[in-house]
Amino acid sequence: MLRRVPTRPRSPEKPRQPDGGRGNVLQRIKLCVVLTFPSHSSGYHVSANSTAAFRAPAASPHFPTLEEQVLAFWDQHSIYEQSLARRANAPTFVFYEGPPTANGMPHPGHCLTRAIKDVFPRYKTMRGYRCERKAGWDTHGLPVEVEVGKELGIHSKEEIEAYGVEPFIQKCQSSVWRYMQEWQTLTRRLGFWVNLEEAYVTYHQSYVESVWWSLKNLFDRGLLYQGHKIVWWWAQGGTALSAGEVGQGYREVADPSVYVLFPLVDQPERSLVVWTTTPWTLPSNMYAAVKPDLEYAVVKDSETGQELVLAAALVESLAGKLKRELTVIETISGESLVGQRYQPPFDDYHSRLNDPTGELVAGGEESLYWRVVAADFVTTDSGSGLVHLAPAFGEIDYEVLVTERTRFVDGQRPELLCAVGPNGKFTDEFASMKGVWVKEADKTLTRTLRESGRLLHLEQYLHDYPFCWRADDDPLIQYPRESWFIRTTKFRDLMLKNNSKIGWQPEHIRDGRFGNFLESNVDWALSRERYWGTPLPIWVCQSTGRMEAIESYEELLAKPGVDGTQVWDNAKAANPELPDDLRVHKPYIDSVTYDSPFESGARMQRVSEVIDCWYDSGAMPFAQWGWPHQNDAQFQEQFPADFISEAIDQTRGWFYSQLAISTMLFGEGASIREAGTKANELAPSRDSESDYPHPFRNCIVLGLMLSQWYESAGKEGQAKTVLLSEAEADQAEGKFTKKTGKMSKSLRNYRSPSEIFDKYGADAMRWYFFANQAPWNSIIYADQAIRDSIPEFLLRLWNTYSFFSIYAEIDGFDPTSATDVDEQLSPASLASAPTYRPISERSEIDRWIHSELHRTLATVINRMDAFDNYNACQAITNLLDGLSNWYVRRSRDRFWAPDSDSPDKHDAYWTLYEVMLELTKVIAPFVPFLADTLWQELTAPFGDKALKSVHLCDFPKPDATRVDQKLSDSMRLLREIASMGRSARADAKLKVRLPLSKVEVILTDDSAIDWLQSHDALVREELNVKAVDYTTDGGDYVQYTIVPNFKRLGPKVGKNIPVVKKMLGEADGNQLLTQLQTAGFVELELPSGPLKLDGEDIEVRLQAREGWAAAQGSGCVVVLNTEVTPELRREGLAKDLIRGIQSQRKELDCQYTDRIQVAIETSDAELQSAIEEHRTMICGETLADELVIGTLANAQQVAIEGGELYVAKVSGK
RNA sequence: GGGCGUGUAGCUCAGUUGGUUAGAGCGCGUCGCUGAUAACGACGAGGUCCCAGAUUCGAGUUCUGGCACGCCCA
Repeated sequence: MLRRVPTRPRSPEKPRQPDGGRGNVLQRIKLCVVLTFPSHSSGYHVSANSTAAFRAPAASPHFPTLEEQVLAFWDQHSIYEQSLARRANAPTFVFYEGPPTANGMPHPGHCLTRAIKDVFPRYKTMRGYRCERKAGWDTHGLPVEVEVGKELGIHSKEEIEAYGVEPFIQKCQSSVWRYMQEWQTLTRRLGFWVNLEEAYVTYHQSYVESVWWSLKNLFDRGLLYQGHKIVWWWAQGGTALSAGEVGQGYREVADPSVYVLFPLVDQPERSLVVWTTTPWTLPSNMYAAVKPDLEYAVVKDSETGQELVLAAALVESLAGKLKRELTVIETISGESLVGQRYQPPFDDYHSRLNDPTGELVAGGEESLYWRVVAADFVTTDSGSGLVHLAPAFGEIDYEVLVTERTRFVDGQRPELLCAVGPNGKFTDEFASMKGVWVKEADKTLTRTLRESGRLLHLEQYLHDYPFCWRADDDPLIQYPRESWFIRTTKFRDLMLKNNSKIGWQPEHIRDGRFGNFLESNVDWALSRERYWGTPLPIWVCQSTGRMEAIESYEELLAKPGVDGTQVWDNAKAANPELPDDLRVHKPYIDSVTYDSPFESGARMQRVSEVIDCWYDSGAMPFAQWGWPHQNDAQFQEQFPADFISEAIDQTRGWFYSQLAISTMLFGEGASIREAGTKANELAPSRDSESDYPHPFRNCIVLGLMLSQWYESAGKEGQAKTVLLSEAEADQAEGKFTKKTGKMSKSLRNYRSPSEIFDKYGADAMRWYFFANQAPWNSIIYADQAIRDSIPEFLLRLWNTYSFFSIYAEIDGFDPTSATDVDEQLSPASLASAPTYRPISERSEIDRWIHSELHRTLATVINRMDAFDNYNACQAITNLLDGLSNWYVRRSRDRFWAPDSDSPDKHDAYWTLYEVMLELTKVIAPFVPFLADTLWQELTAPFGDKALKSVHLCDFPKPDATRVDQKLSDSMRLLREIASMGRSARADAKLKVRLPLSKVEVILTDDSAIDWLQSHDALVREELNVKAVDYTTDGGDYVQYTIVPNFKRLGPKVGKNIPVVKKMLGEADGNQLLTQLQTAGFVELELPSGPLKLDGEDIEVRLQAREGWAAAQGSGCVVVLNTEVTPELRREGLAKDLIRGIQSQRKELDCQYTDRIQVAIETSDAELQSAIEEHRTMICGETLADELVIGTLANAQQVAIEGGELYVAKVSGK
């Protein structure tokens, strides 16, 4: 369709004050007819006949469409690859990608992490570093198995085995890529530049072998060992459940709560009162725990005469339960109980083991079992203050056993007593109840205890207890499983040391959450009894039980008598599609056996476990390269990382796994090993001190992502209605309340990222993430919030460009007159244009915006180098505000000036052009799409001379010589004066259209007066006044008050500050000021002696006196002369009239060049004379051919102040 | 129960080493501009800086103790 340019040419005969007519402008105007695409298909109007260097863009661009064009452009010209190639020999900035798992849909949280992961590498690349960005995928683990299980409709391990491990893991392998397409789309659309083609994948053979190498390294150093881990166990299903699964299955049940008597061996009349809610664990009792610093009481049971020991604080409550008196006969400390032996509640282990003793490491002997131990976790919140410990069935209990074991010499340590089998039933160890399911044994057990006189009290107890999420009726039990551990506790101090050197954002992570986590480090439980994971590379001699670790498939194949590889070969032959990577996975790897080096004739077979997939991710710094088996150069160069970022939930995940593995393998930690083990030959030895931190130097820890939505009150029984924007909620029926909280798939309380991209674009989302809050705060992902960043930033910037191009088109500004430009159009090279004058020769406002630009550059670089995107963005926003709301606004007249060849006009263009170019480079890492669009627009006149993309440019460098701090300060003052003036007008109800004769500006000192005076045209125009006076002598208008400069005087005067303040406040401010101005100081008589204060010690404040139309700021008071003379009033009336006529023009749909006729019907003499007096101005401004007092036929009539207005288009023109 | 974090305007958030008028954006109100125009600008109202104590001449900021919310771990 054809239509007129919306960015219309100026009306040719419209004179403008104060410099009169601009008829000559007419000749320069091209009335171009433009062709527009239907809306949203493009951001541009295509000029049919324009030969100008710049074209005016559409007023209101559709950013998503522009972004798609930029994406296509990046692809077409391989911009990302070029950006890397340009830095081929540059120093590195190393980025590690924390691998996401592609078998789940990407969600908004990933947009944030990926945006942050993008902005710093882009920034650093522009700053001259080579930043490779290797993508990665986390592919192993239970979530994958669960996903596949769902698909197959199977749950338990038995079902998986029945289905077949081989087809199962094949399905896992392909399932991993299920949402690949979505991930790729999101990554691309967001503008996250990352090398997806060469991504590392945790199931790939090279990756697995790197992990194997590291595990062998640890194994050989004695750091990998087998032990027990107490897990939540589903006895019926024969499997352990992850924390997440357990969390799903809690519900409230009643369990028995029993108080049992443990008679002391040395004082049989005295019994410990021990409390438990799981009677079935009592046969496996090993210890009773007390808190050493707690007070315990020995009480006499009035009924039985027995002496009972329990926490003093709980005597009363127990007496209440027993409904009888307990007389305290002695109080003792918990400490004194420690070591006391008792008779366990059931005799089976006791009689079979014969109450053994063991030799202590510290010398001497002690009973292995059934004695009181000290434990800090004992409380008096409930129970008796004495806790029954059955380490087989509780994690805390088990830790006590581990500690106990360290007290005894090797070979004489207490064993784990466990009378329950993996099926949840009692074993031979507790023969009397063999085969009974433990949860059904409680009744029988308590009866037995009652019969033996050991049961003091029984009651029911309501609490939350976990059940299997797959089988509701099956309660879980805590149960010990054999497991492989990494001795990370040995590296605790080194990990802390390493951690202390990491640049955490926010800092509190170091000593807070992460530091605390390291402090309480426990050995890493590495193994998983599952199927789809990195197989634990340990082979066991079937005869001797001795083991060795393998670091690669090749090493395995080279073993003597190797057998079993045909299982893989057959599978591959049967199905050539199978990825070779599967051969290092279950079940194929399990079938590979070889001759034992430990005993002739024996065979070596792999242990059955796979490993925790967190280990996979933590091995990424070297495993992504397949190191050490290959790519040594890449690894050495790309280690450690300069920057990583993930959300806070990775504290115990990727942050820890990386730090732990790196600390153990590299640097100082590499030499640590158990006595009698092999040295670590493979790991590169790095200098211990200088190499911390590794494997990452800086880490931004992102906050949680929340959503905000509108929810209907929802009547009972009805589903809640969820709406995502305020507008929708306003329109909908019923009452909606605003909610902020976690994103929930079932509630659908957030928009999918693709919707956001389509509606507002990736830049809007990115800028919102970067510029609205420090990244570690929780970030609200809401439609409205993201949309807001468009007018706040993107559109503002666009409008500034739009302004520039409109004028550039009209004036034919052509930057290619700079013939010696470099490819980045750097400021220095623009100077080759004949019309480009040195900045120092340009007007104040040009120098000012340059100064602001370079101040901003310094800030942005400073902040970004500190990984502080938030404040960097704040600085950019400020600059844009200055550019758009001051520079452009105040320079309009210069762009509009009739002489298109005047140096001042050239200055204006070159200044705006240069600032736009530099600003475009600055925003490139943050909003890469808009930046590239602008870059291409701004550089279009240069064609191939300029770089194709802004992302190939260098980040601008601040030039200190262009920063004029004084000018920046003065301009701030000037803007404040203008603002004060407007405020005073508003207060006095004197609208800006009414000219005033004068304003007086009273300042505290005269330092800025000269400068201000030379710029008073600016103020005059802003405030529509005829004159501005500057003075420090406020006279009648102002009350001066003097306050101490606290920061300076505080340390000097100390306690006397209030006195000084009071004296200064009570003295006559005007007089003090005079004294200060004449003598250079003021003197106060303090009680402690005289005190001389100079100008620096005190601060002069101004207070406008009552009765003046005045407004005050921090350093100035602006007073209006409110006298309105008849002349001024008439000028005001004329301006009002112009405003009225212009509105009517708009009403009439006038083009800017349309001529009109105007008539005013009024009996107001003043208005009539105003019209006569300002006729020329009125007609000029409004393009009126005719202006009469009277009426006009066929014209709209509207009421104006003092009469009626008629406006009609002049036809035929 | 433990650890960590957060609490500042109606909303979303800034606030550097303690310094005396606590800021921004949005929203709201008033006004302006009408040659950046389905834009834009100005001005304004709006605060017990969660509470209580302590340190200090001075606390949104430091310390102690609460309260509320969130996350992680038990």
